[in-house]
Amino acid sequence: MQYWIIKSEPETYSWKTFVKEKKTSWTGVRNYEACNNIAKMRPGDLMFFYHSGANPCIVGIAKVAGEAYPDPTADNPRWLTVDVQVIKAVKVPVDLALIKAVPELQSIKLVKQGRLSVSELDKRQFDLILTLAQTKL
DNA sequence: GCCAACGTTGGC
DNA sequence: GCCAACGTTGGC
Repeated sequence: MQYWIIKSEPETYSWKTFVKEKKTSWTGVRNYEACNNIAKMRPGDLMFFYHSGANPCIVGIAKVAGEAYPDPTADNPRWLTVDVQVIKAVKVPVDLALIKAVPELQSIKLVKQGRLSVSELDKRQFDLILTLAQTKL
């Protein structure tokens, strides 16, 4: 089991839209490192859904719903996409400021490499964020 | 709106 | 293959 953070600007694709659709294909990743992460995803992996922009915070939990496959919106088949499915919203959104304030989370890519759209967490970090979100799976 | 961080492009 | 210039992202 692996853990991830995927992010989106709410103006582009919001958590609200995701909840309405229940499942979506995470297309449009055009960054090598992010794409590598998608390639490593396995069905059942868990992830946080993060909103960038005016109010940057983690808003929900989702899971990987299948294997990665070539992104049909890309002109090169090396770019991958994966299907992700809503699990639930977090009880309390976790602000980026709060994440940055927690020593155990200061090393995560979300903080260190803000522009990476798909990043990895270990179980400890995932559980810690769940706690901050006052949410149980 | 500004700026830092990072990726990409293109000249050499 | 290096590096400067430029574009994009995203926090503040």
